[in-house]
Amino acid sequence: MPPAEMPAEHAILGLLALGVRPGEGYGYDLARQFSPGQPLADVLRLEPGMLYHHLKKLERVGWVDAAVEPQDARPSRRVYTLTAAGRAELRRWLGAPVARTREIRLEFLVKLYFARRLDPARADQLIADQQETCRRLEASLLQQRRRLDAGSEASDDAEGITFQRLVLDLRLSQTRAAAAWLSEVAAAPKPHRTALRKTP
Amino acid sequence: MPPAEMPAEHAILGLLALGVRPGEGYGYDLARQFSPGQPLADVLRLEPGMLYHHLKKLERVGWVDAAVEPQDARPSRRVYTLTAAGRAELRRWLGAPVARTREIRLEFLVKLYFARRLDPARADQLIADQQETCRRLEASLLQQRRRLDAGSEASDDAEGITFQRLVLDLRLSQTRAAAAWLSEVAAAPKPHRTALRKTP
DNA sequence: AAAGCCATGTAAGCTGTTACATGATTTT
DNA sequence: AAAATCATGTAACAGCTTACATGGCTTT
Repeated sequence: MPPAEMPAEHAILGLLALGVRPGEGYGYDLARQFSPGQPLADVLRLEPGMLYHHLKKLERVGWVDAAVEPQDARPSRRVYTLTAAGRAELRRWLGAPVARTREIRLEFLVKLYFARRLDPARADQLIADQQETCRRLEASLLQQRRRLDAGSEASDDAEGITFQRLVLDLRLSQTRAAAAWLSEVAAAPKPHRTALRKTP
Repeated sequence: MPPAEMPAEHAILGLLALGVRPGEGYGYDLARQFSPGQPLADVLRLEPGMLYHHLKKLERVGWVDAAVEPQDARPSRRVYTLTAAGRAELRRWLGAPVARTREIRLEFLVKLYFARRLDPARADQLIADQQETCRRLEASLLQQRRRLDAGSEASDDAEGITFQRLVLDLRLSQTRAAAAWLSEVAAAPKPHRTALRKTP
C-alpha cells in the first residue's frame, strides 16, 4: 500500500514537460496554471508558497535543474529544466493507477490530465489499469462483506458489525461509481496531442 | 464553506459521552477504541501520540476538564470529563451534515457512528439532512455542467473544457453514489440505544 | 498617484506520522 | 526470565495553510 505520491510535485513535472518550451518552466508561470479558471485549479490547489517549495525539493532530488535567466526591465527568472531522472519519474507516475478510491478525485485526475496531453495512448492504458484496480478493490470489499455476514451470528457485538457493514457498503458504492465513471471516460472521444499552451 | 471540522477531536468527545461512566474517560482507554478490530478503526486512524495531543487541546478550548485519578499498583490516570460547552459542541457537530462528498467517507461516518448510539432519532435527522445536502450539491454540479456545455463553442480552449467536464462527471457520480448509499442507510433497520460499552 | 503585475520567496503556526521514553506490574 | 499490559507522554520531522516581504515596472 503506497503511502502517498505527492500529486502536486508530479503536476509540476507534468507542466514542465508540457511547457511552451517543452521541459522548461519557471515558478511564476507555473503558478498561473493553478489560478482560478484554469482546468487544473478545479482539481488541485497550489499556492505560490508551496509551489516554490516544491520546486526547491524537485531540484534537491534531481528531477529538475535550475538556472537563473536575467531579463531586462523584469526580475530574473529561475528557470527549471526536467532532467532525465525527472522525465523517467513522470513516465513512471503517469503509468501507475492509484490504489485507493479516494485518490481518484485528486491524484488520478491529475495523472489523466497530463497523460492525455502528453501521450493519449498511455492515457488509455492508464484508464484501463485504473479500472482493473477498481475491480480488484470491489472484489476485496465484497469478500470482506461476505465474511462479515457469515461471522455475524457468532459475535455478541451486533452494533459494531452493523456499522462495519455500513462502512463497507459506502466503500463499495464509491468504488463502483468510480468504475462506472472510468468506463464513461474510456468511451468518450479522445483528445489529440495538445499544441503548445498559451496562458492569457 | 466550512474548512474542516476535526473529526478526531469530535470522536473523542463522542467516546467520552458514550463511556462506561458517561461523560468521562482517559487516554489509554480511549486509545483502545482506535486499535485494529474496533469499529471506529475502520474509519479513523488515531495513534496514541495524537490522541493525547487532542485531549490537551480539548482541555485548552474548554470542552473537557481534567483530573488526576491515582490508582494503587497502577499508574495514575488523567481522567477527562465533558463540560457543558463540550456537550453542546458535540450536539452541534452531530446535527450538522458535511458539506463535501469526500467528507462522507470519514467525518460523516464518524458522526453517524455516534449519533446512532447516543440518539437514534437525531441520527435519522442527520441522514435526512445529509441527503438534502447531497441533493443540493448534485443540482449545483448539474448546473455547472450545463453552463460548461453551453459556453463550450464560444471558447478556444476545447481541451480544458473537456477535462472540466470529466471532473464534474466524476463529482456527480460520487455524489450520486453517496446519496444512494444514504437512502439504503435510511431504510436499514435501526439500532437501539447502546448499553454501556465493554472493550475486552 | 494608485493599483496591479512580475517574480521571488520567508515565517509562523497547525495537523499529522513515527518512533521512542519511562517505570511498575502482571502474565507467559 | 522475558514479554506484555497499564498509562502517560515527548521528539523529530514532514506537509499544508495563510500571510506577508521585496522592489521595479506598467497600466489605469
